[in-house]
Amino acid sequence: MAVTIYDVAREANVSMATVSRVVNGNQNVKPATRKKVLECIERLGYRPNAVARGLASKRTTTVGVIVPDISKSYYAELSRGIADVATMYEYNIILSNSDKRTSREVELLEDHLGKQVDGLIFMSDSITEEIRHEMETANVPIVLAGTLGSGTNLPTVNIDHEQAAYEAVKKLIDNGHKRIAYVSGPLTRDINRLCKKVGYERAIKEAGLPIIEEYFIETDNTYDDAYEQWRKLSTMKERPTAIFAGNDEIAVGIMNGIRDDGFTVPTDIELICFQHTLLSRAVRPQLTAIVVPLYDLGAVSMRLLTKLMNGEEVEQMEVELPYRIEERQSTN
Amino acid sequence: MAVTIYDVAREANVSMATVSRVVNGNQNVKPATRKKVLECIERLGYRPNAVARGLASKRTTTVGVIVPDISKSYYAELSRGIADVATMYEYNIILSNSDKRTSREVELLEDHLGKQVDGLIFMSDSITEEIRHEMETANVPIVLAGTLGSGTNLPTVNIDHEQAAYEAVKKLIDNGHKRIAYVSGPLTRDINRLCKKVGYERAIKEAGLPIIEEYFIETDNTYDDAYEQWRKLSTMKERPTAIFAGNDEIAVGIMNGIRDDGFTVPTDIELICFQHTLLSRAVRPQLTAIVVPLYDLGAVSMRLLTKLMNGEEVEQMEVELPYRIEERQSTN
DNA sequence: ATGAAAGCGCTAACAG
DNA sequence: CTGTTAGCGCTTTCAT
Repeated sequence: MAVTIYDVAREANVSMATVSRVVNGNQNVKPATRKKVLECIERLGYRPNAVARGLASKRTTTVGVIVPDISKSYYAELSRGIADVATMYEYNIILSNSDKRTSREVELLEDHLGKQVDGLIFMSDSITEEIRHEMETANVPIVLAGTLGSGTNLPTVNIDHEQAAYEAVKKLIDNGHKRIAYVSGPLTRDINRLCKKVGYERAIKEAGLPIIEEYFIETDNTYDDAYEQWRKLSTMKERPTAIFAGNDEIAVGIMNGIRDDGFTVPTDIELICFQHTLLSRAVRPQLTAIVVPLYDLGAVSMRLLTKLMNGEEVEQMEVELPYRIEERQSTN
Repeated sequence: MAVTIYDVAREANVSMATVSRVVNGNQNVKPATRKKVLECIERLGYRPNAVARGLASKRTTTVGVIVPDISKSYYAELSRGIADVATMYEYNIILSNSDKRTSREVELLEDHLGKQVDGLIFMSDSITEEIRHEMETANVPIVLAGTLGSGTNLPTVNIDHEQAAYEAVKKLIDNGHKRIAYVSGPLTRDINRLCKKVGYERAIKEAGLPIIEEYFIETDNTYDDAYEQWRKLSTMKERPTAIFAGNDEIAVGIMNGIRDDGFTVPTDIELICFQHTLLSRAVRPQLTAIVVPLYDLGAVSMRLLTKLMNGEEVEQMEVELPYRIEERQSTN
């Protein structure tokens, strides 16, 4: 049996209340008493039981993080931001992978809530009706990190993907391109359908260029699929001269396809993408990219959550972080 | 106030013991009663409080995972393996980053233990005396994942890095190379000092070649540093003709250095490395690499932990997973 | 098959 | 400044 607060109290000849006070840093303890108690704690190797504490205080100092897939560098980076701020505010994190399956997301929400997390950070492609409903039953704050709230009025931290996509494509247009393809991730994802694609089309239209259906390519977001999909573009009579890619993994797949066909980037084809990983900088030529502040997205989300958990007034429930476009070697 | 087991009991006209039984799937409940209880649970929206349950049962169905840095794809991949098996056995995961700082590791161990995790998976560079001591105070099983036990007799899941390094270098030797450099991560890490370097030297010696001090380059394990360090190699009169890199991020840094200097891989210089990320396959030429089964390392660790937590007899406390060398384009 | 009752280890009034 | 006393919500004997 582990040593309990009661053992310490007995050993130190004080009540458990006093022990509790010194453990919790309550000032109402005579220094001498504190010292005595601390000694006993040390001697007995007492380690407060957070579960009992959680039950008694109704705070677990634990927050849930539901993420599509932690093995994806995008979410891993974001999670690190969350974790660092969590540590700063003395919260632990329960981390679960949803694979973006709604049924799993619901399960996890239920699960985390059952574990009495003090708050929750949620990441996904989109908030389905079911999820939204589930979230309403929660009695703790939930913030969406890098995730579209779409209609929910949930607190959110994100960047303006639509505008970022617009600017990226605009840049290609300014470089004189007329035939610009967009190689996207799955359109089932709100972020691709509602943001990146819309930004792309806005830039194209604004420049008075036609929206060409064939210039839109959907991939499953993997390097390998992107590499394959390049075929579609390469065999067109009116081959695009510039490509906007949904992320750098796609961009690298495309770029390798381009080069394996004997073309050169950026001479023959210019390339720009969203940067989610080291890939953008590690490949040659390095990719001109929209740098997404993943770590900050996580950190700010967690910071927002701490405020919400503390019942602090929060002015901005929808935080929009800045991004920047870093010009490298895949554009002129 | 949330609805409790007592509310359900009252509503269903049974005792809380009975409600507890149906919630926990105990068979000693008349089907009719079970049905009635289930209805009330549904109607009231009852959600069992895992904290109270944990306190009463002394099992939290939560395991701790202490990882150096989740944003590193190496650990992210491993963690995903852990998480999937954890889900399978209905455990949640508390995930914390240690940045490999011993003081932080001790803190986290203490912290997780306080949260009453049922078990712990630990990853780091090496187990210091302090950590080992801390681990001894734990009353739950701890397994080391992808981490050298070095003398502790803790359960461990890993690959034979020494042998893998040996085979990689051997391959270079078989390809006729006499001047083979080893570009390593920090030697402060057991895995580099005690495994990879030793394997490298074993292969060199076995081939009757001299161990040349200059051919050993230490980096901080980042792409950027590796890129810089290439200078040291490039300016040597007896420039190496083959390089063994501690991981693919290093390898890519080196490779880009090589190419920016106008040399060609593998024609001028052959390259082989440990594969930790997608990088190996995404760069051109693709890197010949020792494929480390990161996901499996995590999955098997967690599986082992479940056995330990169940008090099952475990025959092998030190599991060694197979690896393979995948020949790609950076070697002939 | 079901209920009563005693904790699990701690916090949080409330007294003094 | 310190002690007493209720719980927190659930599991778990032990009876019945």
